[in-house]
Amino acid sequence: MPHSVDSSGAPSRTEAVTLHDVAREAGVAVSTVSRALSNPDRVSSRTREHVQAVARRLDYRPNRIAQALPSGRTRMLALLVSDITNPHNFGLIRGAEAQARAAGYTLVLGDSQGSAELESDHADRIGSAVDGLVLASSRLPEDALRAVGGRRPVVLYNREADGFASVVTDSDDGSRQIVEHLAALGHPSIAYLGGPPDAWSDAERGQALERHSAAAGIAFTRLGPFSPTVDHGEAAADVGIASGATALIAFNDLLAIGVLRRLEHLGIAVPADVSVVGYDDIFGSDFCHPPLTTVTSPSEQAGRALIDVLLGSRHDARVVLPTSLRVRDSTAPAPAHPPSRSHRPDGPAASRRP
Amino acid sequence: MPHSVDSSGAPSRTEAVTLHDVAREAGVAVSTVSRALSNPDRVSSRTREHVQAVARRLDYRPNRIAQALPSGRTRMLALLVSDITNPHNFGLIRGAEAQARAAGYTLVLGDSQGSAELESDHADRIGSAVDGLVLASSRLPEDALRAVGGRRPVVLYNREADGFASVVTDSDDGSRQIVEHLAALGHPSIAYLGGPPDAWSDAERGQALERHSAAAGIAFTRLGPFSPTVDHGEAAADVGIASGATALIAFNDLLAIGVLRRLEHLGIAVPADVSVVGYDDIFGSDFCHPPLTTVTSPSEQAGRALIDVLLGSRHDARVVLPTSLRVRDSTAPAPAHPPSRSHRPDGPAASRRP
DNA sequence: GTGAAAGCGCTAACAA
DNA sequence: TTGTTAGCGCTTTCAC
Repeated sequence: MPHSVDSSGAPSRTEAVTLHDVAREAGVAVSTVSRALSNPDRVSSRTREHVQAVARRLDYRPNRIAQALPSGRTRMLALLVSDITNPHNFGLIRGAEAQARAAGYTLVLGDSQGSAELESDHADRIGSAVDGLVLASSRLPEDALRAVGGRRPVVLYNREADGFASVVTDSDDGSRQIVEHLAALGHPSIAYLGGPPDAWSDAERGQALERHSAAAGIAFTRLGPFSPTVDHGEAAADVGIASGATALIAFNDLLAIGVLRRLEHLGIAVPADVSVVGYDDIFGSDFCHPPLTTVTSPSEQAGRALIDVLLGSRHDARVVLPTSLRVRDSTAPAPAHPPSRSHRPDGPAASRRP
Repeated sequence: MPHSVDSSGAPSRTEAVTLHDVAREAGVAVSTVSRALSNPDRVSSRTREHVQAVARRLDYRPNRIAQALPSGRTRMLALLVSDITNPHNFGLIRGAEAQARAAGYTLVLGDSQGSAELESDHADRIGSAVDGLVLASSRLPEDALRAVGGRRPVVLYNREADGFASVVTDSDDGSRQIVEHLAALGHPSIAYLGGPPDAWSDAERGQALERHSAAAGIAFTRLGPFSPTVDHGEAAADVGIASGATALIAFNDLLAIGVLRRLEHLGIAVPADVSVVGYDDIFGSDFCHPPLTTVTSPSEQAGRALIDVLLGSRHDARVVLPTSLRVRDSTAPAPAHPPSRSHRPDGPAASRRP
């Protein structure tokens, strides 16, 4: 049973100490207190120390809201991710957070759950409370993007749009590495299991894959779209296998892990019967079964770059970060015969957990 | 090459439209505009529609900062997690976000990266910009907790403190289920691989495990502390094996997955040689190798409950959510002989990927 | 170097 | 129903 000091049961909510309180207590004007606290070298050292001592004694904390009104700056930055449950964002968040903190800013996060509507809503609501925002993997149509960009500085991650600064990972090169890897393994055909149609990187990845496949003389099929979650990997796997391709490339690792799970369930061996590749190298890609061959990108570095660009007001910046293929156990030489599903479309061809 | 409408290359940052602009344009007083927009039934329908039309035409967006100053309310809520890279928080975030949105609030997230100092800093900075905050798995000492609680409404998740509302998952019952499961499998001894000493749930879990072990006549050892990350699971595994226990219970799944990885590397079979159990049932626990036996908790429901309590000002609320053991493949009957490391302490006893 | 005073954009009495 | 006005807590000229 909680016990507490007042009848409410909660720590007593005390009235906030304001600049006026400090001023009165210190016997100076509020403007002097303001200066002593924010522009210490514009007051005499005697006054400065006295005021600071009083402020400390009273446990004064500036009201960020009130500070922000006249100055127009909150020293808060927002990072809106399209899906907080995608581990790919971990590095991004950590990198952005570190860089923001280093510059004296507080980073707040928002999750738009894969919905453009939620994203726009969030940007609207949080936008007027921060000094700038980074939109990661934004699904916003260009006009909506322009609407939020018209109010605050904005930087895009893995998305490009006219007039917007952006930081992107090199999808084209990552895709090239996938195709060359598969070509070297003798794969005659690949299928791309596409992601959300409104995701910029889906188009990028699909097009790059198609282009490099053509160059390598590999048959290319684009399937989907599929929601980029583990659960939707099941449907993606089925469609991929039905396509007869010997290698399946998923829009991202979440989808790829779901594909792996479904294939295991169907008794289709990876990589013996079919190879599987993803993008992002997320948490889990190294310990799923089999460990996934995937395209790694420096997401923490991306997070830092995003904040740099945002604070540097380099509104025309376009940073491209290198990617590299991490080969694990989900890719191998092409099978002699393309894989096919068992004749019982909905039942397992092997026990779920062998 | 980005092309844009003005020389800056960015979407032109337009001066924000204020209430005054709308008022002037509509030929009414600012207070009328304010009412027409926020208290629509306190103006005549003619005025309301006229004002709203003008506001829409001018693309007016209220300045949340300015709104917040007189009213003292920002309609924003903060959720501070101790580690955004722990997938256990996914459900929590989604649940809290949904409930906050339903109540007309915007949820902002903060990550304190396992550091009490960062947490306190974040709470301080963001605290004055939100109407309340939930501290998830807070590592803050009680006095620091009381300091932030003295300013804003606060609700705790998986942490309890005098005078604070809290939502916790039933560690005691989850721990009981683990011990009974292991007892049924004939395990004579278990080792708890402890988490951060400043984590409330570490103490809870450890104590519950010890109590239930005693009741079941099982030898109990507490080891650690270990940082709750996959990487630190390696050290934890070594210490766990050295203890001679036949079952290893990790503070959480992150640590457990790291333990699994290390044991595979050492050539110690799970669950044949040793059983492993975690807490949280995170993303990855179902597809790691072997799939992990772990304690599931309703984190999405927890997220919703936290917001309910926060907005309901039920400052004395103490919600306990049920947990249940999800048995997968990392637990089995106790081995005839306790496991031991290979005689080459630092080398693999088997190939890394058999 | 310090103080007085005018806002920042909005809300909420209070008047009319 | 609508307008006038006084702040919310702070920053920032502008005098002194």
